[in-house]
Amino acid sequence: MRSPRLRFAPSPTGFLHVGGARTALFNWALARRLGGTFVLRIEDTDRQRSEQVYVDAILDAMRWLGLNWDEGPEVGGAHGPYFQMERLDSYRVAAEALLASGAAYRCVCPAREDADTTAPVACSCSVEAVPPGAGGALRFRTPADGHVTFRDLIHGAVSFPCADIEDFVLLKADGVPTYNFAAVVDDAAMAITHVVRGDDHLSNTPKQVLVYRALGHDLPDFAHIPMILGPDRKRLSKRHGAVSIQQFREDGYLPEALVNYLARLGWAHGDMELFGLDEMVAVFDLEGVGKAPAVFDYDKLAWAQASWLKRLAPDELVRRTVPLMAAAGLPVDLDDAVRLEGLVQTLVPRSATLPELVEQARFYFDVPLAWDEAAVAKVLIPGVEPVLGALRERLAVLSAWDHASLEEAFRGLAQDLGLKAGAVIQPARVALTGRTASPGMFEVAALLGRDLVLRRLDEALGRVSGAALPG
RNA sequence: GGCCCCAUGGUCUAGUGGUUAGGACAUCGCCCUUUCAAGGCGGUAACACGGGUUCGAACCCCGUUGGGGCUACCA
Repeated sequence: MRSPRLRFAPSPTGFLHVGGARTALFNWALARRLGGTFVLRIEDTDRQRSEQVYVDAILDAMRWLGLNWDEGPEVGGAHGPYFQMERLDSYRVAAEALLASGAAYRCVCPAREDADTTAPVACSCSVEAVPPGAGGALRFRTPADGHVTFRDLIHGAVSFPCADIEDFVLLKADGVPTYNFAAVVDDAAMAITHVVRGDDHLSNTPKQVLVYRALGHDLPDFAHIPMILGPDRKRLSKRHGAVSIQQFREDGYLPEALVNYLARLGWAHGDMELFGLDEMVAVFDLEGVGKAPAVFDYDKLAWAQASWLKRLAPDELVRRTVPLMAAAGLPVDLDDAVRLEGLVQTLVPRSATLPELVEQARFYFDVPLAWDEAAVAKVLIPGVEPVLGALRERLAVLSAWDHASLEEAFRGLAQDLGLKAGAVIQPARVALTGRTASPGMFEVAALLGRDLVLRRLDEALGRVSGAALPG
């Protein structure tokens, strides 16, 4: 039994998108589950569109998601190199073998420009031998009839009539291999045992099976996973919204949330919804993978994000948030971990993303409040001046500055004034946070500290009297 | 057009011949409540259609319809 080896083979023609990320995730998870090896290979044979920046972006996105590879770029391995453009010799050797055995032939027909042609290619080169050295492309000689049948771990037996498979190109005229050829040569050379990839490759597989056979290699197990579609049931693309991992990262999503959501797109394990990478590895299998394409749902992704925000330990959340707060210009006191964890926890249930949490954390720091003028105009009216004034007096002499004492002070004042608690709390909320919506007032006041609370109340009082001035 | 794949609520799905068809997101309502969230509870909502097979079909077979993919010297 060969040891399990799986691979993710992206082409660096763009950023890593959610579809590719999910394919990578499934390959990674299965490799880990089976105790096998996860290989990362860069398929850069499209010289026109491949770019180094994309290679870097893909590696970066993979690492951010937590999908580490055992062999591949930057880590090396016994089956390298892991860039196809550095493996040209191996394709040439394989090509010569196919040419020698008659499984392939040279073709000097002009390359087709469009893909709309309805008729299969009719290449006369296949009958008239092209002299060696004449250049041109190398085509595979597909059997005229019969079927190519192979077993797919997700779809079962799949069969294609050879008559519908054209004599596809193996090597382009410039000597660079095409996808269907390079992938086979590499997967065989890298001893890949399970080829897990998108459904869009199912129709390419018979061609690859033909090449495997012509080369005398054993077939790997194939598993074609369903594609990810947009709400309009068309292939998911930029016009549907954010699709690159990089974009989600910039938008403040947690890698855990993205991975979790992607895992549940096309795969299920009973009724479980929340999975960490380690939890997924423990139970991942191809049997849980469905066959039908899945529509990407941004709402459910948001839910996964919220769930993970709550799932992460407070100190971990602080660790990830502090850099963002510092970048936002907030005076973060790293020594006061208790306070940071406390304020972060009040914000978590009210934030969809990390940047949003940071934005909301602003009032907790000793920086000018971002006043919601509409809130000020509506709540900080002349009538509340005596209320806030009285509140200031009580808080100034409050013996203990904690949640319970503060609650007692607020409620006691309301009662003494014959008001409902909200009549004291709401003005205080606007005074202390600048807005009408915030975490619980007693927690806010406790976290703010007496000094800041009194100063903010003074500032609010100033605003109230200012508003009371005629004109 | 040809070939291939697919088909459970709006969305992601569980289900593998006998279930009141389960869960999650979204949605609606109620509760909680100092605001906003979060949370708790409850509701609406699905087996695409038509034939078979079977004592019995969401599950098996055929067809129809619908959707997706491939059909490049892209991957």
